Amino acid sequence: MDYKIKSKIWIEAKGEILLGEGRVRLLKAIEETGSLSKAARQLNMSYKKAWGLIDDVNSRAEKPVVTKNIGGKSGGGTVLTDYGRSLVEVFDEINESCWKYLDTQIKASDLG
Amino acid sequence: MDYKIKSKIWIEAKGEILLGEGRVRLLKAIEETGSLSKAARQLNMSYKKAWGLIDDVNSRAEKPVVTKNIGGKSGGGTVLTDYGRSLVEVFDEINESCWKYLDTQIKASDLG
DNA sequence: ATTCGTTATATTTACCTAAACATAACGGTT
DNA sequence: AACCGTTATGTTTAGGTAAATATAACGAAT
Repeated sequence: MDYKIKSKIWIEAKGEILLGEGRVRLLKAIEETGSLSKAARQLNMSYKKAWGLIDDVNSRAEKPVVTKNIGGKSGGGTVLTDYGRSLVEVFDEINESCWKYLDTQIKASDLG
Repeated sequence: MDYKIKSKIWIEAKGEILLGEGRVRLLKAIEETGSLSKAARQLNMSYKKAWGLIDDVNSRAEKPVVTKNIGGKSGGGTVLTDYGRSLVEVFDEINESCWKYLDTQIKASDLG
């Protein structure tokens, strides 16, 4: 049999999405580039969309996930907080462990 | 903390989706009603959409998931095969166990 | 042959969301 | 004061997907 089991996970706060795959990718790009606009370009995403996502994440999380700076020599920038980094890390860990878990489950089933 | 972790799982065959939440709901409604059109109505779904989903599932699965009858006294009907029922059962079991697993994972993390 | 509720399929319409475009505000540097 | 790349936000356009509509085919029963 070559059935495969797939999954998507996300974290909710107050019933609204806080963090999913796409937002995590964006946060990682921000960490890499130090800029929201650069991160958006890197992911082929419009700045407006990226901004909306990050604004959402930041306002929904219990503590700030990124800190932003407007203006200045380099125009400004956006960087992850320690808390933001820990969120990304936890998400990745749980996500990967979920995949592995599901693999064992389908192998143990009739379909495996 | 009241972060909650959510998930969706699906089964793929040859890289294409075979079975997800919506298709499973539809299969259950078919089992209950004995008819694709009745199942669609019950789920507030257009017949066309329901037909497309089931056609997809049936053609992608290794063995038939439903059997259809056109015409006849009652106009015909659609019923699940034993294989179809086992698919639904496995999906539900793995899905529920996945939720439980994720709960333990987030509780064990920094966010729990 | 007619009827009836079903499966099967094409076509057109409506909608909603994402993309594109435009513009303002910011503030260190020069 | 002018500049620059960034953050911030509104408005318009486009595209893709779901919904609505329409119609044909089927076959047992009457």
